Amino acid sequence: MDKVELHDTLTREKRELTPSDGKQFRFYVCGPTVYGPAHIGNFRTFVLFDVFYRVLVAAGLQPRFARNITDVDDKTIKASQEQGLTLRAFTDRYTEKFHADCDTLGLLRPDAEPRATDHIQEQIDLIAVLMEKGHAYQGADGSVYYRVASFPEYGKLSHFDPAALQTQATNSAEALNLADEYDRDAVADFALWKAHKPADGENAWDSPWGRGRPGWHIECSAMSMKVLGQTFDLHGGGEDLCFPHHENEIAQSEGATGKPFALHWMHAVHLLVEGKKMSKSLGNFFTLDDLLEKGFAPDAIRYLLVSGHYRQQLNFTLKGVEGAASGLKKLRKLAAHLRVPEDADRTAPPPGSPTGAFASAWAVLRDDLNTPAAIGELFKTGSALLSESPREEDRMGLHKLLFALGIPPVGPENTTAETDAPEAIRALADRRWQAKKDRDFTAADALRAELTAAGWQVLDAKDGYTLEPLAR
RNA sequence: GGCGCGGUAGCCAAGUGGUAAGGCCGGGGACUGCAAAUCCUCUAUUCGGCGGUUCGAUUCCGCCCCGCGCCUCCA
Repeated sequence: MDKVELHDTLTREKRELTPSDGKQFRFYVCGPTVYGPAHIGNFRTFVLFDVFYRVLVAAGLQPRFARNITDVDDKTIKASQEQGLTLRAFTDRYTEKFHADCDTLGLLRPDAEPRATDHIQEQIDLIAVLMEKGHAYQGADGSVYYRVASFPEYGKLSHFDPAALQTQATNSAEALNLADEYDRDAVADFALWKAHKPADGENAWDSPWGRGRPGWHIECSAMSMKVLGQTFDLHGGGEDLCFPHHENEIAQSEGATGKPFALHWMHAVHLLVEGKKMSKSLGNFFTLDDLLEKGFAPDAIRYLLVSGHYRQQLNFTLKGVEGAASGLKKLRKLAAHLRVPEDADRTAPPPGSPTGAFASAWAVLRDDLNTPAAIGELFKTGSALLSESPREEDRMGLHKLLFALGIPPVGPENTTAETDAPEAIRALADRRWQAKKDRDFTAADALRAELTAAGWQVLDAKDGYTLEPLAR
């Protein structure tokens, strides 16, 4: 078992990861809310946790990985109604889309993928325990709320002072004005069970507190504990989830069980697109399909997402994806030279296998998941190996790294789309080929210029040529 | 205001108290009639600014400037 260290949001220290049950390393990642196709920012998070999972596998920590699907909330309900679909039919559609996108980006499937609406009873049971223990109460509106004041450790993850949170909230003019209308005892209290509203339509379930639906945070507490146990090794998600979502999960779970919930917390920092926070109005809001339509290869997109450290903002740019494709090509040459198996990105070499010249890359990857440093090491050691005859230990080492990063050692055979050139272009190209065969290079060059002007590039081979549309 | 992160070559991005990884782009060269591809090679006396600690700081401390995140349901 190789040592893996990771920064912990809770303690703000780097800590070694070990399975607390001595067998499997159990971890949970907050998955997508399936109300539409996920965007590239979502995928940064999911790709990073995929790499994390892979590193654990390759290190021999035998991970058990759970990632949920959130299929009930304001957005899913609203969008399903707008499309005239049941919540289930609607969320099924985008769950499938999410799976397809994950496959495209080479993500390994989690060991468990619980859905919120499949675990309503577990959530109700958990809320009932919180009611019994005095951590929850039913408000005047019929909704059930968590009493934050009942959990003294509230704020320990995000390092917020609960008192300050209260003060702050009540200090805002809006909160003051509305204070009397609150159904909660304190503004920091959050909903565990939401009483049915007309806007929810059919999307309601029976509970001891009347019809309604679960609050957002409770699903992750209920499902993670069901799938992984009351105490498990690590919980992760995007940085935005640290507060309040994860803080609330801790309050709910530890309030109910009296035991530690997740032992280690990991948060992935959001990316920037073209230097700005993604937003539809800025036109830098990309789904995976948007990028594929622009002609970018999925593995280049993945490579770029992995080329930044997970605790560092990453600036995702279109130019960057192009550059990523160039870098990938080099790595693949190295993989071919070392005869790494073609499925190296999908099949892990045995844990403990030799890493040879790639030991340093493997080491930095296990040191707080330093993917950019690992890629750097890959190139550094790799270029030296290119001129030597391949060694088995290096082959194993590169295999391990490519698996951990999820980089396929072989690219798609036809990276450039098979675009058929129009007849007129073909004719021009044929004339140029003839001119070239006649060694009339002046005419050949003139024809090449014409083709270039028309947006086509001629690539010569020994006994023929191919036409490619010029890049964007 | 509270908590936190960052400012390293044209771009992306590691890193260390001991004198700046790597990738992309670009330049030069080889090869090719040209182009593409490929190969070789070059590109930060310097790490936002100013002080301090130190034999020595990009790395530690202080202040300042700039950018960013979270502060109630956005990965």
